[in-house]
Amino acid sequence: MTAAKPRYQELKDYIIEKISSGELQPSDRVPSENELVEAKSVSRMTANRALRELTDEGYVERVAGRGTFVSDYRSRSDLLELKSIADEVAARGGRHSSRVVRQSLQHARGEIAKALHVEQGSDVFHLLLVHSEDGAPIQVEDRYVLSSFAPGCLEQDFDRITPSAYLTGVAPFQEAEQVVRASIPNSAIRRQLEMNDGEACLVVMRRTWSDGRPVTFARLHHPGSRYELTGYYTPPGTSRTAPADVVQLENLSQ
Amino acid sequence: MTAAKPRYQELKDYIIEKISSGELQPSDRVPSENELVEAKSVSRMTANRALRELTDEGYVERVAGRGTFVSDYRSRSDLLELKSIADEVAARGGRHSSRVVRQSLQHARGEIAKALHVEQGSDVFHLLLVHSEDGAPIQVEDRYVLSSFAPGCLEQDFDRITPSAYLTGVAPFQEAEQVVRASIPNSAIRRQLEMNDGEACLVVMRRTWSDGRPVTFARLHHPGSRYELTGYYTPPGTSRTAPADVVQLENLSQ
DNA sequence: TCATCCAAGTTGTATATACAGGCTAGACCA
DNA sequence: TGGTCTAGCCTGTATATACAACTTGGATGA
Repeated sequence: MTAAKPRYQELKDYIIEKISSGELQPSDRVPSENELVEAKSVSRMTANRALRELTDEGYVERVAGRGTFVSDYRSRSDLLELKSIADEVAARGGRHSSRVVRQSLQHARGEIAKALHVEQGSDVFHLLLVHSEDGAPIQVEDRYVLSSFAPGCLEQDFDRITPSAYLTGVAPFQEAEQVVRASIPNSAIRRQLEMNDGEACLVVMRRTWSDGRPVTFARLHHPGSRYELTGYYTPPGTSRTAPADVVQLENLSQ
Repeated sequence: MTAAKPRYQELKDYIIEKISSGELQPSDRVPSENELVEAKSVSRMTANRALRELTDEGYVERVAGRGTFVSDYRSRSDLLELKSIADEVAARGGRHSSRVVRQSLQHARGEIAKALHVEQGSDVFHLLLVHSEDGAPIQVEDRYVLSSFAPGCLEQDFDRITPSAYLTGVAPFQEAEQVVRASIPNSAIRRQLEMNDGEACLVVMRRTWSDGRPVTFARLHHPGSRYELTGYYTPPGTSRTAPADVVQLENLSQ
């Protein structure tokens, strides 16, 4: 059952566990190679490989002569990173707030049941929230959650913690699909987002997997005039250095 | 000047060169670790590291007992991969066609000059194309190209080869920024895309860098009802196995 | 002829060792 | 006091060696 893990992988898991449990905070010092050699009875090359791969994967940063340190989560991947809307707003220096419109148990209808791989009519949690930045609504989050995945979903205070943050806490997600499209939203969403007539809406549909099954599905509606998705891409094998001067492309939209 | 490269990096460059020059085609066999040991006078561990990193970066695939093989480019990254619209259409089994609306040299106005890092009024190429899938317009490509980057831009027949494919041939791009937003397009674009009133438009603004400078900037307009961007995400350190059953999320849009 | 087995080549991992170079705290000296 | 220097720790790389597991083709035998 338990596939024999390579020792470098055990070491990686050991460090990742310390990071994701919060025992090691960003910029904290990670055990050095030699410390791992003593503590875990491995050779230095094995410890080196573990730490080197964690570096490639963005978990830690290494400085020759000083040591290895937990990297700041925010600096990881800017590309389609599935960060919560709250972090996104905070990163811009804005003030995030959210309002819960609906938080209920309901029967999964056709499309939702299909997306979550449950029988028609099964119980799923339904969350509907409006997120705002400095008071202006910026996202309507229409989310369905597998009830068996997060049984405490109805008791959560989602004014305080975003569903995304809560769900990530229940279990780390492993895979996500995302579809982005533009549409003209219906009047309910239009009203929630305080949108003008003739304004378009950027819709992100996101389904998240954990432990091999889909656990949550969300439609995220954003007002076209106040929201955009940014991405940054480098082909495999090239350095990840961002261009020194990144012009704000937003100014270029017509 | 020439920073002393690590030997594993020299090996990687050596293999990458063989791949990008076409000497090694997808699914071709790459020299084994032991062959590299002999040919390049390195230790097997060094050859192993080079090939292992090329695996992580998607260049090659390795099978214990068989060997190392150049991986098929198309299987690399499905996430925000900057594939050309023609490939995208072809992958769906559709028939791609395009019509050149404008192909001219013109003076860079404010925003364009800023995006391409050139003086106001400098000459840049301007391309305007309409791409169609099975006869239905699916993208308006409004592109500006640094004239010094691709001097032959006006002579190209862009009905035959897409600007994206042509430019990639001139020099491989190295970095790209991309901003996605929803908007209601102006009437000209509306007409080109044969869009209904009240239909939204997904706009991708993409700036591509080569050799440290921006070389082309494009606005790609897509009709909201006929186009979507898909993405797939796995956090660092987890396997890249796609969920076995990927429901078409498109059906879920409202 | 057909099935089986095995040797050789390949990748995957692990270890011990070595040297180079970066960084820092504390010793040392003027 | 203030500057300099160095010992010690750290990462980065490179090598030689070893064993395990997988794959394939050819030898072997029924």
